[in-house]
Amino acid sequence: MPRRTKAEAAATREALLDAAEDVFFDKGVARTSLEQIARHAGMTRGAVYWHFRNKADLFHALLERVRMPFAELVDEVEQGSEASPLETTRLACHVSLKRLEQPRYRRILSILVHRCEFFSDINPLEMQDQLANECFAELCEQFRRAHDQGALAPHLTPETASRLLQSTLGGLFHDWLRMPDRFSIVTEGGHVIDTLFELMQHPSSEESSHQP
Amino acid sequence: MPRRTKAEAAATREALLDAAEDVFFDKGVARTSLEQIARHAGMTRGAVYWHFRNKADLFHALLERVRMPFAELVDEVEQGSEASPLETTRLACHVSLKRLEQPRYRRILSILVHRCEFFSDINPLEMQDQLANECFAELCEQFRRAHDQGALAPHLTPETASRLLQSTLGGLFHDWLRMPDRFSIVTEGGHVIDTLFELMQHPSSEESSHQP
DNA sequence: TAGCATACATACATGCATGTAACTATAATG
DNA sequence: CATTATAGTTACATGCATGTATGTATGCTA
Repeated sequence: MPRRTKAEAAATREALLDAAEDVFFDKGVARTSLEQIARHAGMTRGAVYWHFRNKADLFHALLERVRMPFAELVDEVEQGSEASPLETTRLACHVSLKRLEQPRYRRILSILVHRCEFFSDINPLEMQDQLANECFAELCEQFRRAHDQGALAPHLTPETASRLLQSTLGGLFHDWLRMPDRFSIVTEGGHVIDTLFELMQHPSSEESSHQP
Repeated sequence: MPRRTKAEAAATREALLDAAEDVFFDKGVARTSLEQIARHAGMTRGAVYWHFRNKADLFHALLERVRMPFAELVDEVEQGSEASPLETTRLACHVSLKRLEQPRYRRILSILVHRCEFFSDINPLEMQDQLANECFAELCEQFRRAHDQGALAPHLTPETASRLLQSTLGGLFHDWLRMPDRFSIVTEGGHVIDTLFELMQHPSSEESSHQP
């Protein structure tokens, strides 16, 4: 009984993406057939081939649902208050950690990082690289400002600080994503980040909001 | 003309593993057939099925060639000199970074992290997790000693220090492994690690071997 | 040196995933 | 209201990967 209304068609498209997210997540991208995705959405492969050209196209569409450039997080945080660049960056880190905890982000990033090898015209490494570079550029800018204000610890250049923070964030992210139930990335990861920021800031500007 | 000598058989086994490393590396595990591996080694699939039960078994054998527990690195470093726990750990980090640069390690770890989804009875995440846990336990022990000697910065617990260093190492590792030609993990990664150690150590024990 | 186990190659059967080509019914459009 | 584009389903052809079964020549052992 095909030819639904336009809204219904869009709904099945979303349903197919949801189904793909499910099946990709617990069987891996390579090991799941379009048939399985279709059946999981209560459709047939025909529906999949109607909305997407092939598996790669479907995969690409999946990722479009979770883009989160780091620069936007910073803007979002800056909107609220007029804090120092270091504090702003720290808060942006916390927001990004919080976002990771949402199932939607967690599952799709897990698919991107752990559950797909590069295949046909899709290269997950390039996508990860692109995200990482955007993040690094933004960090550099923030740390440069902090450095100009003399807020960084001695001997600490903005570039090194950026690399250090990005590495720590990335490592935290990977450790957590590998086994998300082992620890909370918001509380424990947040604590690690706070510690790093405390170490990175200039000793003079001690205003620690720590345990009593 | 089958039935080679025992040594020759062992050689073809190695050749098959080498071939698997090659093909896995540039086509991904899921997208390579046992046929391709066999042909790349100048054999047929019969040889593969003689030496290994299936692809998972072959994959598992591949990883056996690169095990490198972090604790062994520490022991190795401790062997030479009688440095402080902090300095010992720092050197162990450098050694591990240097090891990553070797093509054999780089390629196989790249296969483990980027070029295989979990499949059948092989779970790369568990393997990564196991490695990470071993590393974390060793870091904890070293930082506990450093803490007992008052060598850590104030407010820095051994557990947090361990998490921080492990995250940074892991992030560095992932960033580099994703695009190994973008930077040298030994020089630039080493610099990040050195910076972190400088920040983590107690301000009193300043003995920095830095640029003049 | 007869015979057996080894170290493969070859052949075969099966299944599954893909892509495309009809086929169909209905919503949108004029 | 007739037509057309849409939103699918079903059927079909193809190819490839796997696993196993069988063949086979050779090294080893008694």
